[in-house]
Amino acid sequence: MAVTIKDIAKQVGVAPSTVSRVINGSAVISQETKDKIMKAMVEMDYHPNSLARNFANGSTYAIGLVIDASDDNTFSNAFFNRSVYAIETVVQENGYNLLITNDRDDDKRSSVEKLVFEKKVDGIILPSSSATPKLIRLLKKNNFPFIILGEPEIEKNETSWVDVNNALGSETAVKHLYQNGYQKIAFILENRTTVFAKNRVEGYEKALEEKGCGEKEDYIKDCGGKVENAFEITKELLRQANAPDAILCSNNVIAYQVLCALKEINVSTPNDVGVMTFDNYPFSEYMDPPLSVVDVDTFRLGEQAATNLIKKIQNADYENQQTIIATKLIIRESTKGKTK
Amino acid sequence: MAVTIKDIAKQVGVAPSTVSRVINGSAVISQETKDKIMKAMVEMDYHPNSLARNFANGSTYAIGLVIDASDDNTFSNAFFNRSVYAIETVVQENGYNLLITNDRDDDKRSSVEKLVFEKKVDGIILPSSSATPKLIRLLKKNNFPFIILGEPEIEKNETSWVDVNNALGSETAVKHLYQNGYQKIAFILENRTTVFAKNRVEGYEKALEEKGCGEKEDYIKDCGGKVENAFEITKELLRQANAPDAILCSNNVIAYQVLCALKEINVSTPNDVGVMTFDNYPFSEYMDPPLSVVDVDTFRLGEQAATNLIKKIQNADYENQQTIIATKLIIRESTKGKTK
DNA sequence: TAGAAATATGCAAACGGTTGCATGAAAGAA
DNA sequence: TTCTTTCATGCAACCGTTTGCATATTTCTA
Repeated sequence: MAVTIKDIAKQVGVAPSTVSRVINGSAVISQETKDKIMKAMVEMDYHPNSLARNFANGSTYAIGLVIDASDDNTFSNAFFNRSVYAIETVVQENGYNLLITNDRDDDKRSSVEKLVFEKKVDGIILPSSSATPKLIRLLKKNNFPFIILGEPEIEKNETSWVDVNNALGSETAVKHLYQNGYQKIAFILENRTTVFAKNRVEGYEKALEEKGCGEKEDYIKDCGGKVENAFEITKELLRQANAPDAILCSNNVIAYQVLCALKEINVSTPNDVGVMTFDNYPFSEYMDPPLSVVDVDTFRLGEQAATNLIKKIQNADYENQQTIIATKLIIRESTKGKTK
Repeated sequence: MAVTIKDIAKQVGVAPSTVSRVINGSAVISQETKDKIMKAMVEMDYHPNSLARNFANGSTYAIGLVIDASDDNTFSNAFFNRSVYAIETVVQENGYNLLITNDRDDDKRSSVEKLVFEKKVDGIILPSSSATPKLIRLLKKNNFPFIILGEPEIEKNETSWVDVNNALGSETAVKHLYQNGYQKIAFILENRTTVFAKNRVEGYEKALEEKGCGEKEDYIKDCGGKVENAFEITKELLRQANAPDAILCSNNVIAYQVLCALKEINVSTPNDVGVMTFDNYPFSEYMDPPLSVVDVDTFRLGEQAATNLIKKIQNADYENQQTIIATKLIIRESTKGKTK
C-alpha cells in the first residue's frame, strides 16, 4: 500500500537496515549513500509508519493525561485547562503525543489501568483525585512512570507530584487583608473536604494565629458544594454581632455571590468589607469592583508535570521529585482598604 | 518481558492463533479450549499488547482532535471544552483513544499532517479554523477520515461537518426581545470577522428586516477583539440620540461589561434596557440580573462530530454529512420587558 | 607490506499479534 | 460402513522497523 522502508531500499539498492539507520541517524553512513536515500524518500513520498516503529521500539511515544470529570463542567474547569495547554505544549515539543482519557470504570478495569497494561502510553499524568492508593501502588509495582497533579494521599515522598502552594496562598492573602486594615476575615469555601481546601484552611489559620487573633470566631464557612449558597452565607455573616470585615473566597463564582450579597444589603466593597478570591479567572478583573486574587500559575503546574514525566520516561532512575508552585497575589480594587 | 500470547498458548498447549481467536472471538472455538485459555490469561495476568495488535491490524484505534490554540486562553474556552468532553466520551465508548494536538507548524509539515501521514490516528476532528483549503484537499486526496467542527470554507457539500445554527440563534434572540417589548436592538460582538460572527449578524439582520425595521440605525458594534471595549461602547450607544433599548452580546464577558456600564449610567436592566447574550456560561445565571442567553449545545456538537467520524472510519463509504445543531433560548430576568 | 583497526553496510532475527489455508477429527448422509 | 461435510485448531507468513552480529572494504600502524 504505502511506501515502506523496503521500497526505498530496493529503489536505492541498499538494505532496509541502512535506510533505517539513515532515518534514525543511528550509525555512520557514507554521505553518498545518505544522499541517495534521502532523495528517494522525498521522491517516493515516504513516511515512517509509526505503528511499526512503535512496535519495534516497544514504545508508544504517547503520554496519557487522566481527567477526573464527572460531567462536562469539570472538563471546562479553566483552572485545569491551562495546565492541559501547558502539558500539550511540552509533550509535543518532546516528540510525544498526548492521549486524554476520562477516568471511568468500565467493568473491573479502570480506563487508566487499561492505558497502562495494554501499553497505550509510556507514562501518565493524573490528578490527585484519580490517584487512589490502590492505583499508586499498582503503578509503583509495575514501575510505570507517572506524576500526580496535586499532593497524593499516600507515598508523598516516594512519588512524583506537582502542587500549588495552597496554604501559603491563603496565608499571604490573609496577611494582605490585615495589612490593608481588615481585621476580621472570613473564609467561604465551596467544599471543605478536599485536600486542596484543607491546605487553604491551614494557611488561613496560620495567618490568623500569627496575628494573634485569639478570639476564634467561626469565620470558616462551607457551601456544601453549592456555590449559590455563598449568597445567603454572606448575608448571614454580616448579620452576626461580630461581623467580618473581609471575606476570602475559594473561587470566583463564590466571590461573585459575595459581591452581590454585599451589594444587596448595602455594604460597600472595599470600603466596608474587603473581598478576595482564589484563581485569576478572566472575569475577576471585570467584576465590580475588580477582584484581588490569589493567582495560581496553572500553566507552570502542567509544564512541570509534563517535563518531569518525560524525564522519568527517558531515564528510569530519574528520582522522584515534588514540586510546589508558588502562588502570587494580584491586588485590585476589592481589597483597597476601609475608609472609616 | 511481559506475558505474551505465545506464553498463554504454551501453557495451555494450543497454538498462538487459537489464543488470538479466543481474544477476538474471531472463530468458533470449543468451550473447553476457550475456558482453559481464559483461565490461563487470568492466572498469568496477560494483557494484549496494543502496540503489536495495532501494528498487525494496521489501525491505531486513536482519533485525533486538533485544537487551534494560540494561547492558553483558547484552550480554556468553555464553549469548546464541553465539546471535548463529549468527544472524549464517544471516542472512549467506541474503544478508541483520543489524541489531542495543537495545530502548530514545526517546519514544513504541520502537526496535523504528521498525525495523518505517520499513521498516528485513524481519523481526525478539526475546527474550521484549522481546516484550510490546502488541508481539506490533502485529506480528501488521501481518503483520510475527518470531520470539521464548524462550516468549512470550501467543499461544504463534499466534507462532513457539524455546526451550530448561529444565524437562527441570533434571529430568535432578537425576536424574543421584540416580543418582550424591546424595539431598538443593538448587537455587540467581540470580533465581527469570524464566520461565526458573520452568521450571527446575518440572523440578527434577518430578524430586523422581518420586523420591518427599516431605519437601519447602525446598532452593530465590534469590540475589535478586546471585550473590555464593550464598556465604553455601551455608554456611547446609550448617549446616542436614538439609543437602543436592548443589547445582544456575542459572549458573557461582553454582557457583563454591558451590565456594568448600564449600572454606571443608572440605566436599569431589564426595565430600561434588555440584555441578552450568546453562550450559557455558568456565570450567566448568577449575574445581576440573571442573563437570558442563546444556549448552544456544545456537548451535542462534539458528540455528533465524534459519532460521525467513527462511523466513517469503520465504513469507508459512509457518506459525508452536515449537521446543524439548533440553539435554544434560556430566558431569565435580563429580558423581562420594559416597565415604562 | 602484512596485520590490525576502523568504517560502511548487509543479513536475519525479533517485536507480538492476526489470518488464510491446510488438516485432522467428529458428525452426518447414503 | 464409507464418503462427505462441518467443526476446531494448527501452521506459517506477514505487518514495517530496529538492531546485534557478521563481513567486506578501506585506512592506519609498525
